[in-house]
Amino acid sequence: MADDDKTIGTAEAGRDFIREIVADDLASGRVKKVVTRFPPEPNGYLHIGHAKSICLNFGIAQEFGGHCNLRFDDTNPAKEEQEFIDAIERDVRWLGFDWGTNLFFASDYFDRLYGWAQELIRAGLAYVDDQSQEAIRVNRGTLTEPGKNSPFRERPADENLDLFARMKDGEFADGARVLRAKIDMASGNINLRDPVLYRIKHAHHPRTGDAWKIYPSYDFAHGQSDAIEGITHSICTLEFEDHRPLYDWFIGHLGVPSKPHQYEMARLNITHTLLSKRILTGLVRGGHVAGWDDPRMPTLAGFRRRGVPAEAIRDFVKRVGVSKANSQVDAGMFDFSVREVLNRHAQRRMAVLKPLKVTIENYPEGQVEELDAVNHPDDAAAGSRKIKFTRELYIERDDFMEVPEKKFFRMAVGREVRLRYAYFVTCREMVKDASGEVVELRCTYDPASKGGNSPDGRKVKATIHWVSAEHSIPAEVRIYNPLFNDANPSADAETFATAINPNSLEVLSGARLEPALAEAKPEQPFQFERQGYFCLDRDSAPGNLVFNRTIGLRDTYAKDVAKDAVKSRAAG
RNA sequence: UGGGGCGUAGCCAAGCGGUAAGGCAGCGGAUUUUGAUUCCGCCAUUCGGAGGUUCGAUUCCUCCCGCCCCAGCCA
Repeated sequence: MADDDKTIGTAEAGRDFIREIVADDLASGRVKKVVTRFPPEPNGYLHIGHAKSICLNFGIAQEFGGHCNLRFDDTNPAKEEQEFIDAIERDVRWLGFDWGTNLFFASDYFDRLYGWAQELIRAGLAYVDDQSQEAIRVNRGTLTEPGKNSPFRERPADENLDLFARMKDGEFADGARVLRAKIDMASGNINLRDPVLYRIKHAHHPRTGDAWKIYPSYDFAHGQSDAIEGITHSICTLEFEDHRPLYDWFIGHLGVPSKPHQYEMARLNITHTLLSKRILTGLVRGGHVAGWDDPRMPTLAGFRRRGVPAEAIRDFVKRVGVSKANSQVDAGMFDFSVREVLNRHAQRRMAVLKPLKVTIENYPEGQVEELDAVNHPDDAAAGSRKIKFTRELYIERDDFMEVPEKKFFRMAVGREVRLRYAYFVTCREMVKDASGEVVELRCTYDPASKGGNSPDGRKVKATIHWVSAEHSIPAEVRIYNPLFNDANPSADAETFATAINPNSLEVLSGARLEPALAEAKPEQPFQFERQGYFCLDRDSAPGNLVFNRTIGLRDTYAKDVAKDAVKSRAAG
C-alpha cells in the first residue's frame, strides 16, 4: 500500500458518514474490532465502481485496525464462472489490497443456510410455494396495491420440510417450487412480501459442482454470510436500502453467531461511462470491445492494460468521497488523478506519433552526436540518457503549419524553434509531393546553440520534440477516446450499443520512438514529451512494438483553438 | 396514488444552532528547454422553494417542489 494512502479516513483526509459510524461504534464499545467485507458476485470483471467499494471496505479495515474479507457472493451458478473468480482476485491485489487468509465464498455456507431455512420452516416462518413464477409475480401486487397470500402459505411445517428436502434432492424441475419467507404480503416494502429464499436450479456451480439443486437467494445468503464471518459493518449501495428490513428480519429470527448491520452509500457514476455489469458484459459479448481488459473499458483490467496506475484509481476514489447523494462525477476528475500520479512516476522519452521528415542542410552527412536528456525534470535521481542527433530527423506533423494561425508558435517556414536538448533550427523551405502534401522540411541549425541555448541569449517561442530518422524505432501507437460521446449515455441494455463512439480507438501505425523505448516493460509508464503518458501494450512484441496512450497531457493550446473555433462559429 | 432515499457552485463534497472547508473544472498572473509540471490569486451575501421556531437556521419544525431506487425464482 502506498504511503500517501495512509491518510485516508484521518482528520486531514476528511471523514465520510460511514467512517463516522465506524468510529462511533468503536468509541462506544458497540464494536470491539471492525470487520468489513468486499462481496463481489463472480459474474464479470471488476470495474471502477467496485474500486470505490474495495477502497472503502479495505480502507476502513486498515484505518481502524480491523480486517476485510474477500467474499464471493456465488449464489447464482447460472451466471458465475471460475474465470471471474480468478480475475477478481487478481484485480483486488493489483489495486493494492490484501485479504490475507480471509477468502470466503457464500457457497461455503450452503449447508448452514439450508439449516437456517429449515429453522424458519419449523418456526412457521417459511413455506414451500407451488405457484408458478407468473402467479407469484401477479400475487405480489404492485407498488400501490397489496399482494395476495399464496394458497400454499399455510402449508404445515412437516409438509414444507419434506417438500424442501425433495427440492434439494433434485426431485423437481427448475421453477416448480420455491421456498418463501412468511412475512407480509401487504407490506409497503415489496421485499417483505414473502421473498423467495430458495429456488431450484439444476446448474453446475463453479465451486460446489452438482452437489446442490437449490440455491439461496441474495437476500437469504448475504446477511447470514455476514453474520457467520462476524462482519460488523456491511456496506452496500443505495439500491439495497429497501432490503435492510429484510436483512434485519433474518438476523433477528435466526440463531446467527453475530449481528451485523448494513449501511448504504451511493454508487459511483462517471460521465461518458457506463458502469453496470449488464452493459459491460454486453460490450464484451457484442464484440464492441476486444475483451474485458480492452483499454477502453472502465474495468480494473482495462485500466491496468491501458497504463492507469492503481494508485491513480485509489486517489480518484478518495477525491470522490462517500455519500448518499446520487451523483455523476466528471470524467475530468479521473483524468486529473491519472495525470497527477503519472507525472510523478513516468520517465520522459521522445516519440513522434505522426512523423514529418526534417533535413538539417548544414549538418554534416553521417555525423552523429550524443546529447543528454533528463529522465525526469523534477527528479534528479531518475538520471539521464543519451539521445542521438543526426542530419535527418522526424518531428511531429502537428508541430508544423504551412500557414500558421495567430496563436501557433511552433515550426513554420522562416521560423526558428528549439529541438529539445539539441539545437535551434530554422525552417528554410518545405517540400511537397505531387498531391501537394508537405513531405519534408529543409532546415538549418545553429551549431552554437548545442544543448538548446544560444550564447547570444536569443529566445525562441517553441521547443519541440524529435527523433533521429536513422536511430529511431518504429511502433504502433493506440489512442483511446471515450466509449460514449454522450456525457450521460443511456444505460438501456437494448439500445446502449447505438451510443457507442465509433472513434473510440485510433491506431497510429507509423510512430517513431527513441530507441530506449525498446526496453519498456509492461505497465511501466512513460511520458512521451509534450504528448501524454504511454505504456507498452500486451500485444507488443520485440520488433513490433505497440504502445497505448493512457492519457494525453493537458493541452491548453488545443483547448484554446477549439474555444476560438466555437466563438467564430457563433459569430459567423 | 405505496414504501425507501437524496437535493450545498458547472461537477464531486465538508458542514451536526454562531454567520458557507477542500478538490475537479474555469478565469487571471509568475516560473518553465514539455503550450506539461509547479506556484500565486479569483471563483456560493447563500445552501431546492415557502412559511415557522430562535437573538441567530445550511443545520430544528411544517408544507411544497424536484430527482433516484423497489413489483427477478439477478446481485
